[in-house]
Amino acid sequence: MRDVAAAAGVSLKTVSRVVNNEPGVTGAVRERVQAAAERLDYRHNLAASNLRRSGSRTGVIGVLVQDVANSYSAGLLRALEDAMRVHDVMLVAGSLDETTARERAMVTNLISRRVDGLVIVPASPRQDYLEPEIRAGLPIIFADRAPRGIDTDSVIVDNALGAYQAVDHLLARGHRRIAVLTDSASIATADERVRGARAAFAKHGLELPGDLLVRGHADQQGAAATVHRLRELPDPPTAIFAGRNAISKGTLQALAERGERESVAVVGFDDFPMADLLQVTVIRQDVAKLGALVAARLLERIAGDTTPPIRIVLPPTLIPRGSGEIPPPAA
Amino acid sequence: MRDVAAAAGVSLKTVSRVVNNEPGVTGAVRERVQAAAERLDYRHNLAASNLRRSGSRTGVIGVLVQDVANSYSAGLLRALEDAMRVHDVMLVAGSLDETTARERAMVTNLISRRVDGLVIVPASPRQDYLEPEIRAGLPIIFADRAPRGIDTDSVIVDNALGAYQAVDHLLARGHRRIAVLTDSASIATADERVRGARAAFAKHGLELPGDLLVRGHADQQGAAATVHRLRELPDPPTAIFAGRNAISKGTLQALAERGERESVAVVGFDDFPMADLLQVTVIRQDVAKLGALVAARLLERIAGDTTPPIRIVLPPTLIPRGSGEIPPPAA
DNA sequence: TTGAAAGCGGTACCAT
DNA sequence: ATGGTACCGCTTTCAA
Repeated sequence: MRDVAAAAGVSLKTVSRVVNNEPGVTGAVRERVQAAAERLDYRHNLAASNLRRSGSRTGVIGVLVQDVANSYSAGLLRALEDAMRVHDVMLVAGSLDETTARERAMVTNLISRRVDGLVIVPASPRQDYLEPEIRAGLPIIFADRAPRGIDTDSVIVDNALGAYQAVDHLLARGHRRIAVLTDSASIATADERVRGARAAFAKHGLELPGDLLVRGHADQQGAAATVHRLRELPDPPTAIFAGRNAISKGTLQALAERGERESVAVVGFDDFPMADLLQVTVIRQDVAKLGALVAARLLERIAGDTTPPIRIVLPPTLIPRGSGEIPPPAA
Repeated sequence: MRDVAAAAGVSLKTVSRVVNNEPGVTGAVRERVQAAAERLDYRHNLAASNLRRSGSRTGVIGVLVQDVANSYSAGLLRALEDAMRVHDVMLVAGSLDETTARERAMVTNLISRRVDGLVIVPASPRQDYLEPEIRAGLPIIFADRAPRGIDTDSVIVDNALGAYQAVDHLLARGHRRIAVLTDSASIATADERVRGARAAFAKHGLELPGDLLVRGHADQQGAAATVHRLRELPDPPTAIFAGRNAISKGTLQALAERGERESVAVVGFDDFPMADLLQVTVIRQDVAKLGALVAARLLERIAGDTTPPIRIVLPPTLIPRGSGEIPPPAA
């Protein structure tokens, strides 16, 4: 910038004015500066610029999701991007893979980068470590999962309700041997889904069969293995509630391998690509809406809103597509 | 930082040493400084830090893809993230949606943020506007699509070969009325795929039926509409080569609606989630490998490598899953 | 309308 | 082992 000033024969400040499109510069001078900048391949340095600027914003927010390659996370990312773009805010994204350490590390990193805000789909059991940041006024919104140990804005999905809907849907069609497959019990969301499933059984005066509740599925392969095992039981499940994206896929894979796609009912939590073509009944969370709400709240916070934290809970929807409407085999 | 220094009763420089884990500080002093930093909720400012640092790196790279919500883009993003994480580099990601303007805007923005490097899946027809940056030594790697009007590192997929494989696969099974559906002709990749398709016909001494080559599909719905239209022709296609992810989906959707999933052959370019369960034959690009190669090259460049640009071309693979092996109806 | 000087949060260099 | 001071690239404040 100094070079540009010298080349244009003006002061530093004038160049700064031109670069930032500030008033107070004659047309002629402005053009001379722009020409010099062009000639010297000058590139404005935003970091330095923000350093001195008063209520400076970096124009970047941090977004920590489970896995950017997962369709749900990717959809959330995209919704956030679209909402933030109109405000000229970019996203730095990170995949947590359900690891607490990574969440902590990335949050620390993002904070040292002075992001304008944080969107977190938490992987850690508690987030009280964020207390100082909140107090310092850093806008943080939790998405998809509620924060623990701290009071912050959050936009989440009613997991228990979704699971309730799914299992109730199956019970209403006569199923009793319903398997419930979820991910690691350390993930709060999984617990809520189990709770919802139990509630559905309770409503019908029944209980979730203990041998059919299997937790701790890390990936598609694990879920597939479980389905194979359960279907070999003397009294196998006639329906399966898959508590997550990847688990649904593993379930379908296993059933396809066994040639049981048409005979075993399946309802999955989370919609996923091609689920419609595969005729899979799912509990859909409206990611676009979730993202939009998160972005809106974040923008308000960034704009200076200091009202008490808000919790928004979105109801999921059951989308019947066939797999969840398969009746139990005639007794 | 000044406050921390005051609180700990040491100089600024000493605090700096402690924060950066530099040697030359006694254990006692170090602890005193850390305690003060903790107490004051001190947060290191990376932007300011990098300002003075010599060969400073920001630890951020920009990644511009088509659409972060698209499984292919998301997979690339994830592969890059994994490779860069071990070097403590974060990703700021953006979706271009095939718009030239957005590409330019985001590149400009990222440069003013002084990213350490750029990974671009170009949406613009030419990228010579990047010439000054390249000259200035900014590492830029093109992924998936070759750069135009500029000589830079690139890791791309052999699109013509993939299309050739797909169409040859169908021709070998007796199909002659093969529809070729691609996206906008302004996208170089699409052209190459058409070229590959023509080459396959040529090999068999045939020509691609002009009425069955349909370009310009923007999304799944458009592709579905085209399939419906083509199948209503007096001499409809017996096989379809879908030139992209979304087009494959639209094709499957339309065929499913028509109850023709079992009778019309389909080969798609790009693998996609659940394609295996849907038994769709595809031309697979190894995104993980692509991402790993891109990351490796980028890291070399960031480390100071100034050798001439490298072009890597990955061969895609045909994955037969059923849909591409459907024979034409007996004449 | 334009410029000079101070300072943002930190690091480099050289003393002490 | 620690501190002083210049300085990174730019904006702010205030004077010209």
